[in-house]
Amino acid sequence: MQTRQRILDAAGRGFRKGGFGGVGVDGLAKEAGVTSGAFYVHFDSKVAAFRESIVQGMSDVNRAIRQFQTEHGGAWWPTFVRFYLGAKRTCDLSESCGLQSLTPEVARSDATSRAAFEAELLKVATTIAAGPASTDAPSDVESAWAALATLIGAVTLARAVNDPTLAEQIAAAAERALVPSLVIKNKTA
Amino acid sequence: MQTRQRILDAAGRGFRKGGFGGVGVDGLAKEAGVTSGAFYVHFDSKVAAFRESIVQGMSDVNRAIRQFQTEHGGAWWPTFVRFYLGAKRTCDLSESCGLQSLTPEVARSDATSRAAFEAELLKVATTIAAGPASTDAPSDVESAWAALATLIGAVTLARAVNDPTLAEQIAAAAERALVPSLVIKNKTA
DNA sequence: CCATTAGGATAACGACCGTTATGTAAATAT
DNA sequence: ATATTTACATAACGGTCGTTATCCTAATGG
Repeated sequence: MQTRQRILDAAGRGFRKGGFGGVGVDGLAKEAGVTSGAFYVHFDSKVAAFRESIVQGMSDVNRAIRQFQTEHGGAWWPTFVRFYLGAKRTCDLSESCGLQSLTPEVARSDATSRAAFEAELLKVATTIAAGPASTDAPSDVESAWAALATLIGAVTLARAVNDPTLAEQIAAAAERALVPSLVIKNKTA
Repeated sequence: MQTRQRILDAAGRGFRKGGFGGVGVDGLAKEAGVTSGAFYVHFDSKVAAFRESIVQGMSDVNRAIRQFQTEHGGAWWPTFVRFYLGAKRTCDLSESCGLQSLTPEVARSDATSRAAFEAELLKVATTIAAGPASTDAPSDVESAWAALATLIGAVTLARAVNDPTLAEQIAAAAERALVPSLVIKNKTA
């Protein structure tokens, strides 16, 4: 029963790194330490595994955000933004945030996958909006959408450029836009 | 000599719609009305065509922005944002903005492709920052990065959800974040 | 008028694609 | 103890992958 989870984890990493078309069933199975025969014991097709990877990746995002909210309380938003635009931006693409690296693949996918993605995405936006009061944190779903867009757009841009310095400038610009209080602090200091 | 351009156009559409791994050389050639033999007359490899598609797509973005700046002057930014989050968000993925649909593929690609992308991306940010004064328009490269991130992130999210109403909510949230004057106007009205 | 070249079609290469069928060994159920 | 099911591996299916080699045709240059 843990074989299925190993395959799902391998699928999450593979789809993040190569996109849906950039990795095959054999490759995913090999990454999980099994063969393609075992893959089809647990998943009906490649797209079925892709859909499950989406749900898994998005619920991971949801869980991570909730953890920031409970661990950092009133400072959860600046802390989360800094983490997302820092460590989570520079880590290996296969371990990157599913909301950032899988969403473009969902846009290319079928309606069923998009529906599964949409349900999980709504939870993320709700979690952000319903989080504890925090400096500059989005307090409604509307502003959560804008903040999410800036977050994943910035990481995508930063990951696509070659110069690490430029990547950090992009991340810093997004951070100042998402946590304007930081800018004021720096100005008055 | 126009065959090469037809292949390049087909490559731009194919990579936008399917990603780098989602379309083959034969598919691109067929879309251009030729065979794979003709493809390799004009391009050394599939990745070479991908790199040229990136440059082409990004310079198209640059040209479009400059056109908005000269045609709409002091209103270029709200007009551009509305267009980008409206018509350019709902059009077919194969005709979508390269900055939105190709950037994630660049993040998965090699250093050479990222370098080519980076050079064109810098031009776009510079063009935005150096544009004519316009309501809420980014006036420096720093704020241009944040605005670009919000734009492409919002379109990516909106394209990945199934419900058109939700997609429009995401786009509207991004528009209000990028053109805050619109919100004030609606509030006072 | 002939030689050279360029653009493109056709066909083939081994490799991999997603998927299915079959084999098999262990676990479970009867 | 035997029958059934489960979880894999193995192998094969037709098809497509990116790329190269070969051939043909049309234009160009002498």
